[in-house]
Amino acid sequence: MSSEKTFLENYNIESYDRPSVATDIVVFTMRSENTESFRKDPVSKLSVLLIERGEHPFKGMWALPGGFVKMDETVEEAALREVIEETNVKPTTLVYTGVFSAINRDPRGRIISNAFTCIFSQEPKAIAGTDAKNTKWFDISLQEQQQGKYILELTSDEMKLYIQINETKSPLGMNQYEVENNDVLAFDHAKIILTSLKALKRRATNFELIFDFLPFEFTLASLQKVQETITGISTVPANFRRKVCEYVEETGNFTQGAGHRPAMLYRKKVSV
Amino acid sequence: MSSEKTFLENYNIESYDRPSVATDIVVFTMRSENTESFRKDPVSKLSVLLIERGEHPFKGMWALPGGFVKMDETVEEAALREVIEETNVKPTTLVYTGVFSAINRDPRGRIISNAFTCIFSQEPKAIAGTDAKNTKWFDISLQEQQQGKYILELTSDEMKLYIQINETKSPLGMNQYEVENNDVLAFDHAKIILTSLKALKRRATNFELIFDFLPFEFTLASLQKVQETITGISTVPANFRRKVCEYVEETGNFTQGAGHRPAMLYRKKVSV
DNA sequence: CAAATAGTGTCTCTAAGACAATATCAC
DNA sequence: GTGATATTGTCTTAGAGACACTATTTG
Repeated sequence: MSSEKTFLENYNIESYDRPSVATDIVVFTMRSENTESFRKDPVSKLSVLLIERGEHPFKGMWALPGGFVKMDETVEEAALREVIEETNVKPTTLVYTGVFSAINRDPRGRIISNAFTCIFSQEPKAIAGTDAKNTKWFDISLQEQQQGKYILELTSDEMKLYIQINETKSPLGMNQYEVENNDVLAFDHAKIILTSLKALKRRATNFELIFDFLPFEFTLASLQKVQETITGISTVPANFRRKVCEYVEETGNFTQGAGHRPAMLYRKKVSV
Repeated sequence: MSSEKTFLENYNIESYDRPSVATDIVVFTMRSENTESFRKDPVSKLSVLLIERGEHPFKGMWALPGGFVKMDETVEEAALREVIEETNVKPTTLVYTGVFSAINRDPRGRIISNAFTCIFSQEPKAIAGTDAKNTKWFDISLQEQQQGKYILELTSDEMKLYIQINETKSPLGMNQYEVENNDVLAFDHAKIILTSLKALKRRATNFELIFDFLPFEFTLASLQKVQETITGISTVPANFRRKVCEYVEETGNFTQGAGHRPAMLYRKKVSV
């Protein structure tokens, strides 16, 4: 009967064939466009950060930021490191999205990806890490044509990508996605983006994550706009205020110089 | 400029140091105890399947079923395979739970676990795969003493395990768990069970996953009992019926021989 | 009949949606 | 003043909780 110590001394994990572990990150922010009138509030859009791949595989195609998990970091740490490498800015929020492990998802070999979603409270100037790479923000919109038939639309200043994705349920009840035109984004990144966006919409409806798109102090109108932009459902300001008041508290500060009545600035309540 | 084909021919994924990938599965079922009176409906409890480890590390301690992900299977397939190996029964449902990748979570080396939750509609006779292993169902209960302070209680016919777990939020908003007494369950399995159970409670409240604990046809009373047992919140039957009717449809069949008025059998509606 | 669960009706209270009305600032 | 957003009030309706009452079966 050997001891645990002896067992571990003789255990060689290298002797087993095993997959590699990577992480991919869906980075969201709100981008606003100034409007014609100085009085009008800017229109904002939900945007996602993509990278034009400078290396094989999928060289020249658009992909999510990401990379391999190193031996001395958790997958969360790897995700955070990759985001900071790409944007040079530390994000507000990092939430877990899911695991993607289809056998042939990566032509380099067996690579399992744990995906994260990351939110920036203000658009960071995305900077390409290596010179061959190009990074760009794409406005994102999702339509469900019929039950389980999704159209993902990614729009930058230079191009517009359409991706059609079908959702089915496995016999054991798990959601499965199939990308109709999988030559638009690299790897299975369309599936990852859809998974992330669906989770974001669900949580935004529930007053989660919407605060992370805004600075520490914000107006209720801007918070409402974030929720409406993400969920695609608009409400009357009076009703939004009634519902949101349990999640926020007044700061006593006000906005200035907006060309209309100043608005109270609020912050997120620490404990709901 | 090399082609993608050439790149892939020269790419050797083996040449990088990398973690191993495992999966652990939280297997739930409802176990019912017969009551004194023939008329009374049985009392049911939420139970989780644990395995007494027959090998190092953590030999002799209780752990979740699980194992390494093989090169030719997805993590979902690995989880399903492990569950079937342990129980000899195919489960009703498999849902994803999360990734656990702390550097030192496994003394054998760097092992990342993707955890799943699995539901059986009726208690399978859990059978130990290898002779040295012992498997057992534990009734599970969770109490939140204060904000973020949890007591997990696992009760079998022979023993009772108490585990105290504290929940904190990381600066980027992710939940982190710390197990106060981590000598009760192997690895970080207490964290995995807590994560799984919290997700189950949340989803059961929302009329998700509760159907998977029952046979294809079921009474509304049994469905209500499942929801109440999981969430710990009881409701009046009349109100439960009003809410649940959008998720179920009548079969036209009835229960028999229960010592009281027969109940209509329902099934889950395919599209909600 | 007694014990137990099945199922229906309805009262109250709260929350959500719609919308009107007033407030305040920059030009 | 005009144009814009901020903020409050209130009417109506839908849903949740509580509870009473009736229905049906088996020993």
